Amino acid sequence: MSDLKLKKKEHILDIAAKEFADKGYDNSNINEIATLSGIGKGSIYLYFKTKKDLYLATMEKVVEKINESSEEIETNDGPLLEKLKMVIESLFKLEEESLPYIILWSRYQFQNHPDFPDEVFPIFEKLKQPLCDIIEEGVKKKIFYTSHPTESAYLILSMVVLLLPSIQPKPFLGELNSDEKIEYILNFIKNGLTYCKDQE
Amino acid sequence: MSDLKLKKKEHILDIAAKEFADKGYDNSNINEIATLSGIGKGSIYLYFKTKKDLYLATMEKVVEKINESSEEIETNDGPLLEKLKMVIESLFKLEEESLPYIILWSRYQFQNHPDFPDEVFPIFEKLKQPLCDIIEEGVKKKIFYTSHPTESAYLILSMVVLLLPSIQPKPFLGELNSDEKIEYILNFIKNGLTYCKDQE
Amino acid sequence: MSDLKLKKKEHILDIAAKEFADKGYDNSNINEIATLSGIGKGSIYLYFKTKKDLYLATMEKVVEKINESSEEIETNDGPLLEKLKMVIESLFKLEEESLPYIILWSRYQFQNHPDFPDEVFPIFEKLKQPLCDIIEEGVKKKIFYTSHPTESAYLILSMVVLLLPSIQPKPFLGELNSDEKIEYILNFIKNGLTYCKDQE
Amino acid sequence: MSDLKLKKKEHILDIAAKEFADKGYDNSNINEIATLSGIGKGSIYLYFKTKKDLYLATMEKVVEKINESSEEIETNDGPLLEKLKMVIESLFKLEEESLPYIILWSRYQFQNHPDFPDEVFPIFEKLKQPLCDIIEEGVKKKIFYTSHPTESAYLILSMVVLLLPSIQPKPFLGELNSDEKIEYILNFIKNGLTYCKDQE
DNA sequence: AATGAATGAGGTTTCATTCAT
DNA sequence: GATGAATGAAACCTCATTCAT
Repeated sequence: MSDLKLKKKEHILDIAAKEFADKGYDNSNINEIATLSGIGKGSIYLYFKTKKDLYLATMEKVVEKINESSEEIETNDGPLLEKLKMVIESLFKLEEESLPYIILWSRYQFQNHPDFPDEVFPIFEKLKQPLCDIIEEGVKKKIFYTSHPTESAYLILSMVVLLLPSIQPKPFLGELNSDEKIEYILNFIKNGLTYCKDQE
Repeated sequence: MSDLKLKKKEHILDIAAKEFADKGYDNSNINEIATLSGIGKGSIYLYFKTKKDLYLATMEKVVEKINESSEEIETNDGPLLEKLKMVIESLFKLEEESLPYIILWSRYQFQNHPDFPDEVFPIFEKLKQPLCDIIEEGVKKKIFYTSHPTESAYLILSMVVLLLPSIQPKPFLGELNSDEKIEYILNFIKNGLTYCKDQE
Repeated sequence: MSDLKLKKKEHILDIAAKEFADKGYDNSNINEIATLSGIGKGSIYLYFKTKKDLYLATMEKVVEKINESSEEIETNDGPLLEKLKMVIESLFKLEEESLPYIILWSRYQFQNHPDFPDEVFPIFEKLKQPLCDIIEEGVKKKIFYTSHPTESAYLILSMVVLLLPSIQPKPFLGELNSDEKIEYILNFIKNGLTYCKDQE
Repeated sequence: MSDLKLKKKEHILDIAAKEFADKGYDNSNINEIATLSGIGKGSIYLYFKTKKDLYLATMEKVVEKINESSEEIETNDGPLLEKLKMVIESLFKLEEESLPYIILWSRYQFQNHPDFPDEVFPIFEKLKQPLCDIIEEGVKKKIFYTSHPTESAYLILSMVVLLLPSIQPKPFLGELNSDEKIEYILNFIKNGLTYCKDQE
């Protein structure tokens, strides 16, 4: 595929991601995606065989984007809490740049019945989970304490996602800025995971 | 509306809730809901003006169910950690009895763009959040420590929901039984919220 | 299925048969078939799952119609040439009553690549071929002579079909009326099949 | 048009004929014809104004091919039955060399509603019918007897076409080789057309 | 000259909703 | 009251044709 074609494909993907993130798969409309992409209805099909294919391609890109943003963390060798902070920050940063993709991801994470699970699950198996590694390492090094590191990592991830500004449409959450949120999450985690005896 | 009619309406709602929970709004089919309800397709419209109306009615029932299950907790006067445990247990219990409703609720909680937000948000404003009260009380009594009680309550709620057996289709979580999960969540919360000084 | 529904289904089939016979499968239009049937586009799908299904149903009816028309012949016990005449006459008669069906049949017979061969071949296996029986009997009784009775039957059938008034749109054929044609075919067959030694 | 261009045009025609013969007009695809022809999709339109034009051009070539193959017969002066045999043989031979064209021709002959009849009928008016001449001559010379020479010629032609190996997809016909078929047809014709009095 | 990316008309099919029975 | 046959808007997708390069 030529460079130009690849660029257009990416452009369509970005538009489609936004549509899917906004309205979900069923309520998104190929015709509208085409129009918003600045191309004709039929042209979508030059790049993606079906609407479902287009959707799955956006899902691939979700994984790609998130994996990219965790790359830096893996190679870093600082203290664990620092790495933890980087994970959270990278997600907040990613949100600013690639909102639709992170929305799609959160939908996948927290929607018990994703569209096309048979095709989507394998895609998400390639998703890197740096949090797991960090927490497992922390447990080994006796910096963290948790009887179920994987579950803890999943919960922490959820927390972060739930506090991403765009993911909380509920009137229910207070107005903290990003830094305050990151601080808050880190504190919650630190307490939740670190050794701590005296209670109530 | 006669008693019989009310009963039928509730029956339809239960069937519809299951369909909506299984397949989502768009992929649910009025005809199928009618058939499963044991009535004719046209008869649905004697009880609900449109499919959307039916959907909103199930959402109302979601709130109703969850509020019912928290009623007991509010009137209880035991220690706060006990009440916390009750909240979690009541959700696990509700899941067993009213799975579709709790699935619908979790979808609403974690899907940033619910179907018909304009109508759905007001419905969920009536949702009681006993967790908030408990945590706020705990903070006042200096049993819990958190700078943002509302956020904390929301996060804890999320944790619980995310660990409900039917809500986690991901292969990613370990195999804990309900009691172990409740225990685990409580520990995480206790650590995350209670006074705790020495770290790393 | 209720009686009324069956009647409507037959009505749609008749309209569809005419369309398919006139334009072929691809150029026929569900919307138009519906309109001509006096019903809405979507209503076709109450009776037939897909356009292909509708087509196959017309093919079934083709076989049905032709088999009906040969029933009388099978039970008849007259002389073989009389039976031969009946076969031909029944086809000419069928043409008057059920033109589209006989056109569809001729399309199938002489179109080497029918639409949906995998489904259509089995349907036509149920087609009765009284000609074969008649000719085979004639060969046994030494009334007819042919080294290949099946091929001969097929050829005779083809002749008949090709001389059906509606099957010859070619300007190329002379203008004979039906009786003359039947007479002519019979003569051709008699000569072609019966014992005859002296030639050229 | 340059020589090279003419050659390419013929090449495209051959490919198109194969496609049209295999799949019919509607199911053939300009893009595929182009690819198989080794040229770009758009280039087809340098040679043929529309898909319909391409189709009509293949039909012209059908007539051309068949006329070519009958040329030899016309100029030959042997006995009539010899000429008759040549007609049949030439068709069997043509089939081996130009299968798609002969398939297209048989479709035209036996499909009462060809695509684009208004344009196709005039094309086929140029088709030479040596059989007609032969039979008319035979009738005059009292070698053949038939009250309707044109019809007879048409029927004989049909027989031949129906027995062409590639034209009979029906499981219904026995397995004769080409020579046996030719022999069989000739016998049928001889009997069907020659003087013969005593019957049944 | 040759290409193939782009287009959009047109076709099939689904399904919420209506309404005559 | 209860029904389900009927409807038609709306969505996906194909493919002949155009046209800028």
